[in-house]
Amino acid sequence: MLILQSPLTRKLSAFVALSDTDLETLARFHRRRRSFLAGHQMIHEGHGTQSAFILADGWACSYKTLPDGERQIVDFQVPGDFLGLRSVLFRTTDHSVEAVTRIEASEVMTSDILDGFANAPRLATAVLWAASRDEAMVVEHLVNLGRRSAEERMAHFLLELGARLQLVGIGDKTGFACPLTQYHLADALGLSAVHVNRVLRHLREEGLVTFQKGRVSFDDFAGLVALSGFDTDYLDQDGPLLR
Amino acid sequence: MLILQSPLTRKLSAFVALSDTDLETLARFHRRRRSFLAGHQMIHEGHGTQSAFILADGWACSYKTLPDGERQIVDFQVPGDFLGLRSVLFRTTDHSVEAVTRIEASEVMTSDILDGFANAPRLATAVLWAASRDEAMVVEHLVNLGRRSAEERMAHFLLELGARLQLVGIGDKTGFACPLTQYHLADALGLSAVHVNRVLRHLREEGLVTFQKGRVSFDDFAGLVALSGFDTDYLDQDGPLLR
DNA sequence: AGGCTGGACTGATCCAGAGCAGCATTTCAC
DNA sequence: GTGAAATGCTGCTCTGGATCAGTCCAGCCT
Repeated sequence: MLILQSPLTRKLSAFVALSDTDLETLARFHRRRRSFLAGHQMIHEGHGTQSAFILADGWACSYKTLPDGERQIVDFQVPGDFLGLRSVLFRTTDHSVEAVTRIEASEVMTSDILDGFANAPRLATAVLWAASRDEAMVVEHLVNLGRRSAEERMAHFLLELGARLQLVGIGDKTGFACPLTQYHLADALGLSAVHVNRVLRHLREEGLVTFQKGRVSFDDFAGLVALSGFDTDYLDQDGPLLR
Repeated sequence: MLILQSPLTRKLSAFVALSDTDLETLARFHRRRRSFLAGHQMIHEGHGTQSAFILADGWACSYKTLPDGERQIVDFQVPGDFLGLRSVLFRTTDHSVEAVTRIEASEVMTSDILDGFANAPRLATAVLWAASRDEAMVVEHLVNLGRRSAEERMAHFLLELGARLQLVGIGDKTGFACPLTQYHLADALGLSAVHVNRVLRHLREEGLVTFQKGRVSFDDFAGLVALSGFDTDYLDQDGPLLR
């Protein structure tokens, strides 16, 4: 065992059996450790970057800003997730990333990634798989915004977060610690903060979920799944076919 | 000149200078020509597939279906676009694809793609670039649903379609031929068909766009851009950095 | 020619969710 | 410890867009 298992290693290992070479290469991605204060804007929309980050601890969110100042959060990143992987391969980013809490992350340079992929092809497919999973999540968020009511949206969102966190060993069936404010939820779900509050209260009163004091508790997991039509298929896709 | 320039070639060439080898490999992708009737479901959510398609003529749409039967259209595909590229690399698809009109397409097998990428690396990056652009469009649709009003959404959507079609030589600044029904628009924009109709009428009365008889005419292009906050950045990103 | 179908269009009604304004509580800076 | 921000919570009003329940028109088929 080279290093203490990182959340990313844990996540990838759940889907692809990584060889020792893969694990060593992955460990090399974790050399430059950096930390950021809560609220720090890590990636700027429209700017070019030469590095991506692997989130080790803390939460971030990626979002786009509209001319009128409003923002739409596209996704949250939790430990084990990549930040700005796509912006490394392309010259400019189409979205920004901001630290929600204080963050510990590993900075990975473009060259590290390309070299790493060259000598650890299995790792490359694993990372591609993770990227594809992120994309599937964005599509699911699109469906969420387009076709579900505020309560269904919220339920679906919390269940998805729960499933993602469980994979990296944070939280379990009963719930998880969650540093998001109701403003974050509003920006992600396309609702007003006031309405988020009401929806949360209603779900709590119905005995479905409780989101208070930085903790989400699933009071009636099956009920939530039924309400939101949550289906983990898009999260649990089989690993890549690519040899 | 090997073959008549396909829409895909045209699109990729606008961003990456393709070599003769690239062009030959690309031409080999076009060997199996197939056609489908309007309304045919080409890719089924949850099923595995061993082939993708390159759209040569006609329109398609990719969508997800909810338990209650409603659907959310994620994106439309126009000539030059790939269908199901991701489902080739991964075992199952998370969405379905349906032909909107009668379609002419080239079927590409997984092996063709992988072999092709191996001996034409520049082509590989070009295709990756196209895939990344598709992803950026999905993100933009997310913002559209989450933060824009019905009219802004419609304006933004029509402008995006116009820009995409222009790139493959269909339509120009003044407008384009569009086979979509108002039901398609409703399913894509998260609105009811009735409301789509009202929004279109209003935009027409304001002298902004006219969508009638299968044709979209931009009556006041600048006005539409201003209304929707349309910014082509996410469509015009520079080509890939990957060598 | 008559009947049928699919899409465009309209008006009336209803409700989910926005916006605003105000208050309570916690957290933090100094 | 005290004032100032954040953050959470609530009641009220108002509106954007959904839903229902149709009409109208242009191809189709037979």
